[in-house]
Amino acid sequence: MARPRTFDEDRALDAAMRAFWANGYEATSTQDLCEATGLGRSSVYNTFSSKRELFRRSLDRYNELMTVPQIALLEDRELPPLERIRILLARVVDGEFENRPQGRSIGCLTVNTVVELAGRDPEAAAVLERDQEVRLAALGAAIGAGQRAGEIAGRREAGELARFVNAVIAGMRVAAKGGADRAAVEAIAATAVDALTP
Amino acid sequence: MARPRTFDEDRALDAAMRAFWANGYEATSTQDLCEATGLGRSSVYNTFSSKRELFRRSLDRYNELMTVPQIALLEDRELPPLERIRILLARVVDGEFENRPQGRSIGCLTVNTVVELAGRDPEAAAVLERDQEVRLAALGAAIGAGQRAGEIAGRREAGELARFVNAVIAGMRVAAKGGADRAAVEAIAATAVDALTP
DNA sequence: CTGATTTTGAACCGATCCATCCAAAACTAT
DNA sequence: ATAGTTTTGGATGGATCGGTTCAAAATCAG
Repeated sequence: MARPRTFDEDRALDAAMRAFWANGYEATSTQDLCEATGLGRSSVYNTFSSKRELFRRSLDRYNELMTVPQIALLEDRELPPLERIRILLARVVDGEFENRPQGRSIGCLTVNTVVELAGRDPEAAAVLERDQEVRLAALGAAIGAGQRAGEIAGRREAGELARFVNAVIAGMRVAAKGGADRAAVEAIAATAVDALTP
Repeated sequence: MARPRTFDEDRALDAAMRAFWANGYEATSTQDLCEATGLGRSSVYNTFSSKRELFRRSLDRYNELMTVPQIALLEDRELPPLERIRILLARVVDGEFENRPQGRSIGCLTVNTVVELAGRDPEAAAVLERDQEVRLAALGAAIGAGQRAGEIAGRREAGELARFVNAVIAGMRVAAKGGADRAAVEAIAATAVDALTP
């Protein structure tokens, strides 16, 4: 066979993802990616083809790391549905207030990318839309279950409330990135939970 | 005296603002700015000093165009406070669903900039934070008035509810940019209003 | 009409952008 | 040990980046 790689592709992908996450697509240069991953240019291009492709894989990787556990939580039948959503929101808060390299949240790669690229990169938009549908479906299912259990207000359709919760999560992330402190973001989450209770 | 300009500085600024608004700071090149404004490079730099400075002025201009009318609405004592907020949210929806150059919303320059730059440009972050404080104050005042009138739920402080409404607005904008249709965004707004009613 | 002053367009600047190329190094299967 | 294959680092590519310079054009006061 041939010379084996001296690096781990998954670790490199994680490092690249973190770089895109912190600085966005445009502001992350290929040089930045080399430094973040510790690879040379040749290795980066040999492994990931292009900056765009590496970003696409970073998005997928992020979804795998973030959306999958969120879905698992939302489908956890051992918890009352409203409690699942409360925990989901608490995790979002935690996420925004840990790992703050420059004293500020780096937000959420999905939200960041919707804002930066959805309007002019149809491929990225499609990936994001698919991920969002999955999340909305899980949210809607949990909310529907909560409604049937009488634990969540029934005056609006589950799908609408799912959209609402999803939007509040995005709003919390924007607020945190804008400098809001932890108590302020927690209050947003708590108010959203209020809105779901009958 | 000397040769007068053949262009209107305010119109040029508006055009530049729109370019930044649609594509973000990094993705808007000085060449793009020349084409958007119709000016030559010399005129742009002679008038606005640098891309950064032009962006700063674009941010100010945007706040002037958007925040000022919103504040005026929130302080309109001829309307019941909750109605002011309902109208505010309706205007946000309208804003997201008109002027869609590529069939998608270009969002809100403030939200876009928080996401793109707040983490690594302290000057931009300061401008955004100041604008947000003004908006939160006006929102909080309207909500407080609504609470005293018994028209808005009093189980949370006005300031917290203001943060909540502000976050929902950001979430609506992200949702619209992510491809949500008008009914979906309106449902988010309606649910937020529900959360405010006693 | 002249002189002073500013705008304007085009050429130009070094730096950086993303990406490619190539030869040397490294490793494995034979 | 050798042949075959892949990785790797460094040099290099054209394009574009934000920004400057400069002379020609344009205007107004005198």
